[in-house]
Amino acid sequence: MSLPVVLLMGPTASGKTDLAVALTERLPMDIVSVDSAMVYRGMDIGTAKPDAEILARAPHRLIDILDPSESYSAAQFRADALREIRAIHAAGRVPLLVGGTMLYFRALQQGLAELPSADPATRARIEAQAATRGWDALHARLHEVDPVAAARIHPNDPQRLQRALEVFELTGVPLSEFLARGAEQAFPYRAVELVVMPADREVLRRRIAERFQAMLRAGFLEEVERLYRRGDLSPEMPSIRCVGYRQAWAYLAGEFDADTMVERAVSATRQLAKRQLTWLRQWAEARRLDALDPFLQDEALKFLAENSIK
RNA sequence: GGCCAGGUAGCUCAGUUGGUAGAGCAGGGGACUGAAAAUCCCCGUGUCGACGGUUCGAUUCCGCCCCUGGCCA
Repeated sequence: MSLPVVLLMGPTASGKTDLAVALTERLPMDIVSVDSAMVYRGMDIGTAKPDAEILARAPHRLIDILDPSESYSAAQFRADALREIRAIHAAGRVPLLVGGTMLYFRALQQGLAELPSADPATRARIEAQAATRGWDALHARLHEVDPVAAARIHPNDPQRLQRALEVFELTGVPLSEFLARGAEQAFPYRAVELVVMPADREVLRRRIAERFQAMLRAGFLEEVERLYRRGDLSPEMPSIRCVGYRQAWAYLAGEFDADTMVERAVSATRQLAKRQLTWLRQWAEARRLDALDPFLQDEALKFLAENSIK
């Protein structure tokens, strides 16, 4: 029987962190964060990162590992997470992976093709071409070198278009060819999957709005202002594109007023939750728990016990 | 009280020289392989403020009323 890894997934504002912390207090588990925003240092309030007191009680691995000027990736996450999982198992404990970045969960469980990593110079060159000739022309070019990828990637999707062209330019091999070879590495563990979310979507929407107000009271704008004042960060970076930070950044840049900022930040968060819910439907076999269930912890513990984690 | 401008989708508005209307945003569904809290695709029936009139037909023209701004008293 392979070693267990517990996966705790859920949309933003569903109460994943609280549940995870509570579970580590009752079981020999260590938390690994699965969150593309919490990796950034200095981005605490807006990412709903647990505070210092909670982190002291329940350490989270893979948070605060990058400066906001850096970027992360699904592949990097997979490597980091596998390393942390091994370390936790070696200590005789059970890894508890908690988060809402669904691509990371999937990359971890299903593996990734052996693609080249991002290359800033190539990306810059492709972007320059797009600026002069337009993305349509680049889509046409992709169609020549990789018709399979071109058929799948919409001409209006610059991010994926750029990536597909980048892979080809770097290797001379079409992206679709790499993908067809498949992901060789399997997930050598027994996945115990849990999904937490409010059963009622409206509840989630309300929690998102309330939580953003709480973030503002906790000094979210001051946090973004500190990043803004550094001078070396820009709205194109993955860190500043994060929900809430992007809108607060635009507000600080004078693009719209405070009310508009709040409204847009809340909407962006709801849209994020919607996309997360779309992903979550793929984990049909995962055990679903209602975030509002007063016996949530007991339900989770019971489920884990059923899977011989106690 | 008078004059002017408006009252059209949850919001902001466009439009119909009379044949019952469409954008953006919001919202919903979906996709997703090194940026993923990203990026992208699909989805628009609503007493066109109310009531009358003219008309084969009115959201559109006319009358009257109501409401909201602004200006003048």
